[in-house]
Amino acid sequence: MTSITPAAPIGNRAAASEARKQRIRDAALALFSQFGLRGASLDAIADQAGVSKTNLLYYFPSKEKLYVAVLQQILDTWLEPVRAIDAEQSPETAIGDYIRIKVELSRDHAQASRLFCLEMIQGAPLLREDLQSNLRLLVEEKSRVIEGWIARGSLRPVDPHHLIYLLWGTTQHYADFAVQIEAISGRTLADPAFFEATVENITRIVLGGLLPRTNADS
Amino acid sequence: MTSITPAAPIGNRAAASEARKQRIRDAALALFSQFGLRGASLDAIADQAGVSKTNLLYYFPSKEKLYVAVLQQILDTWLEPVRAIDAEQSPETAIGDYIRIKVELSRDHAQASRLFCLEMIQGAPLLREDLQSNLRLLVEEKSRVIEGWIARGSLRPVDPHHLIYLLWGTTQHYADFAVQIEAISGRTLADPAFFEATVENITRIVLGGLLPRTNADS
DNA sequence: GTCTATAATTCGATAGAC
DNA sequence: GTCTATCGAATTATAGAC
Repeated sequence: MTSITPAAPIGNRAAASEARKQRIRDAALALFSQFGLRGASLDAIADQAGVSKTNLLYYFPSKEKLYVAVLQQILDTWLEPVRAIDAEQSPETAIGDYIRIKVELSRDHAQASRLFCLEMIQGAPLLREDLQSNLRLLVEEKSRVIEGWIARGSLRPVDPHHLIYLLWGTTQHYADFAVQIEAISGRTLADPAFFEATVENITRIVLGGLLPRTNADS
Repeated sequence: MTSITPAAPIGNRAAASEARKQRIRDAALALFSQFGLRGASLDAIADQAGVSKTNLLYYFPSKEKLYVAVLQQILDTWLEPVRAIDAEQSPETAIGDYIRIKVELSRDHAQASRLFCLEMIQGAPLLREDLQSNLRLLVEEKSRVIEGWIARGSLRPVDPHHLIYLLWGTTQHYADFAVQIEAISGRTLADPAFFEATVENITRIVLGGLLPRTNADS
C-alpha cells in the first residue's frame, strides 16, 4: 500500500541502506589500503563489514565500482587543504596552517592517505585524467600565489612546484610510513606530544629556510 | 664423469643459472612494485622474465620466497646513503650529499623505492623485525651525529628524527609519486634539468633553514 | 633443468528461492 | 533485500616424463 518516492525524506529503510553502504565502504577502505585493489578480496571486505558477499554485490555491483566509490570519497577531503591556501594570507600563516592540517589528516585518515599512495604507486589508472586536469590547474593556481609572495619579498626564492612536493611528501610520510616511524621513534601521531613535535619541526625547517631574514636572526 | 663442486669457480652453467635468477628477480621487482605481493601473478612474472612458470618455481620454490629475495636485494642499497653520513663532514656537505644521492636513487631505482613503500604501507610484515633492530640503531647513531653538529653550533636546533623523516619523505616522494609529479610538472627525473632543480630546491629549503645565519644573509 | 598436465584453492560474479 | 548454491576463470604449486 505505501510507496516510497525517491525524493522523500530519508526513511528508516533508506537510512539503514545508506548506513550499510557506509559500513561496506569503511571496510573496503581498511582492506584496499592495506592490500590494494587486487590483494583485497570481497570475501574479506564483506566479512569485516558484517554482511554477506552476495549482499555486498547487491549494493556495489562490482569490485571495481566499490573501489572507485571509496577513492572518490577520499579525493576532495585530500585536496581541501591545498585549496585553502590564499594569497591574502602571509606565507607564514598559509604554510604553517597547511602543514598542521596535513599532519592532522595523516593522523586521522592514515588509511585514506595510504590508499591514495597505493593508487599513485600503481600508476593511478583510475585518477590519471583527474590529475592531469583538475590537480594540475590547482597546483598552477597555488604556484602563482607562492610566486606572488616571492615577488613582494615575503618569501625567499624557491620553485613553487618543488616546495609543494616537499610539503606533500613530508606530511604524508607520517601516514604512509607510520610503521617505520613507530619502529624507530616508538611513537605515533596519536601521541599529542609527538604530533606537536612533528608539526613544529617540519614548520621550523621549511619556514626557517624560506622566510626573509630579519636583523633579529643571529 | 665431471663433477662440479660448489666452491668451484663459476662455470658456464652456474653463470647462466645466476643470470636467469637475476632476470626473474628483475621481472619480479617490476611486477611486485606495481601490483604488490598478492596482485602480481607468477604467470605474469615468468612471462616477463621469459621463462616458464614451472621453471621459475624451480629457482624460487614459492612466491613468498621470491618476494623476500627481491626485498632483501633492495634493502642494503637503500640504507647505504644513511650509513655514509659522517660526523667528520660538515652538515652542509653531509646533508647536501645525502639529498643528491637519494634523488639519484629515486631516479635510477624508482621501482625499488615503490616496492619498499608498498611493503611499509602493508605494515612491513616481512621487515618489521629488521626495522625495530637494525634500522632503529642506525637512526640513533646518525641522530647523535646531528646532535653533535647542533652542539658545536654548525646546525640550528632541530629534532634529528624529524629531520631524517623529512629527508626520507621528500626524496622518496619523487619516485613513489612519480606519476603525480609527471602529471603536474610534465617532467621526470630523467630530465637532467628537472633533476638538478629538484636537488637544488630541496637542498635550499632544508639547508637554508638549518645552517647558521651569517652576516652575509640579507 | 625444463617441459606438459593437472591437482587444489580462491575469487568475482550470477541464478534463483524466499 | 537477503540468502544458499554454484559457475567459470585465475592462481599457486606439484607430479612425472624427458
